[in-house]
Amino acid sequence: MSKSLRAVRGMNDVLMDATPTWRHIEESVRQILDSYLYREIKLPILEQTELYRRSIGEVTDIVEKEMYTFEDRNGESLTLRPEATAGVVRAAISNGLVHNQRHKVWTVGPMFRREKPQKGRYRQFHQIDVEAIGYAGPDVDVEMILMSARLFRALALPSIRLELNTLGTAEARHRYRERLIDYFGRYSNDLDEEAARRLQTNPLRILDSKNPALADIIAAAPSLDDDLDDASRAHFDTLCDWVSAAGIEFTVNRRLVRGLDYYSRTVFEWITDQLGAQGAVLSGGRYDGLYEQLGGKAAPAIGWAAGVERLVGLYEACHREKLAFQPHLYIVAVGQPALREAILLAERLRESLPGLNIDVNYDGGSFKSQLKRADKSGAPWALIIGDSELQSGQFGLKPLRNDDRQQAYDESGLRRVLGQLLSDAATE
RNA sequence: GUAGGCAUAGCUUAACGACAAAGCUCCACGCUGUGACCGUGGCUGAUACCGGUUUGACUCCGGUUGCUUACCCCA
Repeated sequence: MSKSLRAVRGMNDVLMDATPTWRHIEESVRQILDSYLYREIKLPILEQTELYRRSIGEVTDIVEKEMYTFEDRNGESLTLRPEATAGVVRAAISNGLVHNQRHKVWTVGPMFRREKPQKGRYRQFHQIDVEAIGYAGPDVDVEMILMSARLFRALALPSIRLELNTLGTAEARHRYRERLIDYFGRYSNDLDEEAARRLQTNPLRILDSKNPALADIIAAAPSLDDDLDDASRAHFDTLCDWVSAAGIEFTVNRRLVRGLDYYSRTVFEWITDQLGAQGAVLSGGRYDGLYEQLGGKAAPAIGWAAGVERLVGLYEACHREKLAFQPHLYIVAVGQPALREAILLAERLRESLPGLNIDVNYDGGSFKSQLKRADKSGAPWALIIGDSELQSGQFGLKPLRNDDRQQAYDESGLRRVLGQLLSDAATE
């Protein structure tokens, strides 16, 4: 095996066995987002580095040490997108979508962060990203949460829970930040290295620390509640009330902060314990100040992102049966003239029955070995073409899931039976 | 960046310091025409790499690389 040819660390090949699950998830997402009238957009995976520095925040882990940044041939600094929201905001500003307009959009694709790979965390990973631009909420906040709950229901993923919090306005957060610096500063001798560094840069992040030695100090830390403005409080109360009314269970987690600096007011996170240490499957929040911060017209907005690899992992953890891509019909052709007819017949069937997936055996071999392959293909039916079928024009259709022998149909009979099969499969 | 575990055939795993094995997959055959189960046969490896100890190393020791899990952070 060649040593020089291998995939880049943390960047995975998603092979044939896995793609049916990916497709199922993507199709479920598409269907649900359609039902809420969110429109798909497609954005570049490269942006100017400046965009991420200004949106995510200079002192976040992402910007400090995780971005794939390089110089273009003309000297411009470019970065592979580490998340989607900044790109959506940039696109909305670039295309004038925030001038007396509101938009609900979504996009999906690869993101890149140079972290140490582990279960559920890769250097190239995929996110589904949904954004409501120009909506002040809290009604749309509720909608965001309900649609994500709907997604988990559609995919039958029960082992997941919702946490909510509010971060208040930027001003409230600023006041709170000052109080935290004051509070944690009094314990500066007890803080670990990480916390001490964050004390100056991003004290809210200290609340995220899992160091048991700090647990008591963190537990007694001041709460954002005291700095919360009335409008944010009302916003959050309505949100909680409406989400409850919709029958969605959640817990309020005052420590839920999110790792990107642009969030304000609503933040939420769907968490599972099925994926090792990487529990966050889908999370999001409101970012009312970001448009202005990036030089656009001020616009309230909220969004969420889901990790596709994590959804896939959770799906596999929750479902015993593996999804597979199988043909509806497998054609067994004995002999060269039969193969010719098989190819032509398959074309006619695909033409008249869109959605019918037909596998034709091109490998030759004895009748028996072909039938074996037909069985292994997973197809419910085998179509048998040999000399006698060519002469009679009657094709042999054999069920593969029981011992029944083949039945003879002419081509129109075949179309009828296969059409029935297709509609049965669709209602399953 | 820090720490642990792992590395043998396409896959999963055996082999006390002395023959490199098995199962699965794949292919063929079992009277060119009724499959799955079954039977018989076949294909497949510098035991990750480099060095050391030893009469002898897949096995012990050192290093390298890779993978993986966890800390951290996050989707």
